[in-house]
Amino acid sequence: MDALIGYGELGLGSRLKRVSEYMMKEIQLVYNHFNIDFDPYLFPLYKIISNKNGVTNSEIQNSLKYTQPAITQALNKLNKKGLIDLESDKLDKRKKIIHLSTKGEKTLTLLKPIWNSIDKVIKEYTLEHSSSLIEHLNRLENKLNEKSLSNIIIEDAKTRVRQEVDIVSFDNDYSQHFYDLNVEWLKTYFYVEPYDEEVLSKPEKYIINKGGHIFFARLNKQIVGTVALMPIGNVGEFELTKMAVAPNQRGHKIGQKLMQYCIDFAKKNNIPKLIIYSSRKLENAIYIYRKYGFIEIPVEANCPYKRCDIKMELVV
Amino acid sequence: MDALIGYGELGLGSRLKRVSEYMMKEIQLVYNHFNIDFDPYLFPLYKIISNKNGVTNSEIQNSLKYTQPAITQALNKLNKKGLIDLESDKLDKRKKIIHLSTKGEKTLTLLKPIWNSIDKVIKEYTLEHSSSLIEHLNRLENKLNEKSLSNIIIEDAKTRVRQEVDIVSFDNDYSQHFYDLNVEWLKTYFYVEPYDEEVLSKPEKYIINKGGHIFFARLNKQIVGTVALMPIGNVGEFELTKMAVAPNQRGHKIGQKLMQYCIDFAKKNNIPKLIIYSSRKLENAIYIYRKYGFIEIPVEANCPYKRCDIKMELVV
DNA sequence: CATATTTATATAAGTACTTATGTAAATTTA
DNA sequence: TAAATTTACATAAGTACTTATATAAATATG
Repeated sequence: MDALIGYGELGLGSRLKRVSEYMMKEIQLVYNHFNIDFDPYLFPLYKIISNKNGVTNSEIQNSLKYTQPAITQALNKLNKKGLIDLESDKLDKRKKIIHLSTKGEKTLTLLKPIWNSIDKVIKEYTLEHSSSLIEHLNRLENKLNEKSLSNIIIEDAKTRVRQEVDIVSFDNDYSQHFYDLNVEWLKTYFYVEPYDEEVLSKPEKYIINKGGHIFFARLNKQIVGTVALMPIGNVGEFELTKMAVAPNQRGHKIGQKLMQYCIDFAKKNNIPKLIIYSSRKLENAIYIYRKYGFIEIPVEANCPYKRCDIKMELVV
Repeated sequence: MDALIGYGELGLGSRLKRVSEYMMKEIQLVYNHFNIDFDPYLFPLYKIISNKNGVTNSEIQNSLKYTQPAITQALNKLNKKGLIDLESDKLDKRKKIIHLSTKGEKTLTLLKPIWNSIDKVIKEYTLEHSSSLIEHLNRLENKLNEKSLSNIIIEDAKTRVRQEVDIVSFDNDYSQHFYDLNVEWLKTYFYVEPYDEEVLSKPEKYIINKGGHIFFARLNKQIVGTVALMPIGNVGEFELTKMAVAPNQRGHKIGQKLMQYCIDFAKKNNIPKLIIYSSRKLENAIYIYRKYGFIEIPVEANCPYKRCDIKMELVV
């Protein structure tokens, strides 16, 4: 059936190519899954740029042993994606010095945990004794056929990110993130009402100063999610609201981590009841709320949000 | 220096690609060296076509697991090179049945010993114990850096071909080969004189029937070289002439094998002296003649060939 | 110091694939 | 048995490289 395997060492070149292409394609799926605009073939280049502080085309050439046009073209790609900045050398005007851009640094923090997962998973697949290269490739291809590399890497990356996420309290430095994360979310699922705009742009005034709390999920110093607890009508009760997770970090259960943090916070601070106003449209979210013990209760007539058609509570 | 090696399992995809590309390029050099119009990437396809008797595009797809356009394009390439014949299926007019052409079969006999050498050499490089795929690749790349794969394969293929070549006597079936091999050679180095044309097209009349001998070097049933012994003036003496080797088999020392055969033949048949008329232009040939014991003697005024400017003899 | 050579990067075109789509023949289904 | 679907192959365009060549700046050479 699989002719290449039958050709043994003679077909080694084609074999290596096939395995390589399979791996590259699977890793592309991983990047796609986490909404990271990156290509596997750019990895060696990107790693060099991020390791050294300012590097030139020809230095990369020497490290990677690709041809010069290959490097130039890959750099063009990175530039198009906005991941690098090119600045021409003051002393030698032929040279262009390459740095990661701000976006590039940001992307790097997204890539790092994924790279760790790739390394770990591929080690699991390939750290094995064998008596010839072909034998090794046979075993590897068998394993790859059993279960897709991408799914396993994705699973690993998710738990890795989950572990690396920590929760921090409100700080004025983070207020822009609070706005951005929530507005992004609102724009995707509903639209931004004038009242949202007002509250989100002045969280200190509308939430903190009224006795509320805002928490942020942080991954490698990057803010990737947020949630707020706002005191409401009945004394002691809080509304759990303004929860949002960055699009390229969804799927890492960061929302659930924020939720758990709020519940723990409520227990510690003797908050008797948490309330959530939501929309039935958000099935996945409702599912999570129930999972954490929230139960549905009737929505009052004068619900604070137009988009709200469900109210839930958790007796802490 | 070599960044990819430093990345370990994380750079495995790029690593595999690099090794694959290196091997393909080296194997291309081997084909080029033997003047075989063939590309390494065509190997899996070609092997399938030559193994099965009549195969279709989609059957190849299933065996190789490339995409259909990849197969179609590779088949077009083989067709352009004249290595395959396409014939449309009588029962299912959508199908095209693929066979090796006559030229394709001929090329296959040239390829087979090379494939054997590739298999052997790559086995030598890769049949080795190691505890991970990366370790295998590190060792392989170290070895590849030490000495080029292509040269080793070429050396192995040469001795392989030499061993597989046998010498056979004249047969009328081979007279066309006698003509083709010699004319090709003459056209390359000199030009075909009318007398050459006459003798080469009627070897039986001009050589065999005059008490001469013609020998052929045969590789896998394919005639790849020839030489003649013609009786000349002094009784018992023979001229060693009409030696030619197929262009894509040069470098295998087939000429030397023919030479040795002639000398052995002379000894066995009590031929006292062999004469060679040649041209100083053919330095390599002269070198070989000396190596086999021929010594230079004065050229007579009425030399039989215009191109002749050196005469050599071997006292058997 | 002008000229030749080398170095750093860019551009162009070719290659061996890919994905997306087209077309014609065969097969299934209504 | 006509219409819909599937199969077999072809064509087009894109991609990540390659080789070949161009261009401009820096350096070596006479």
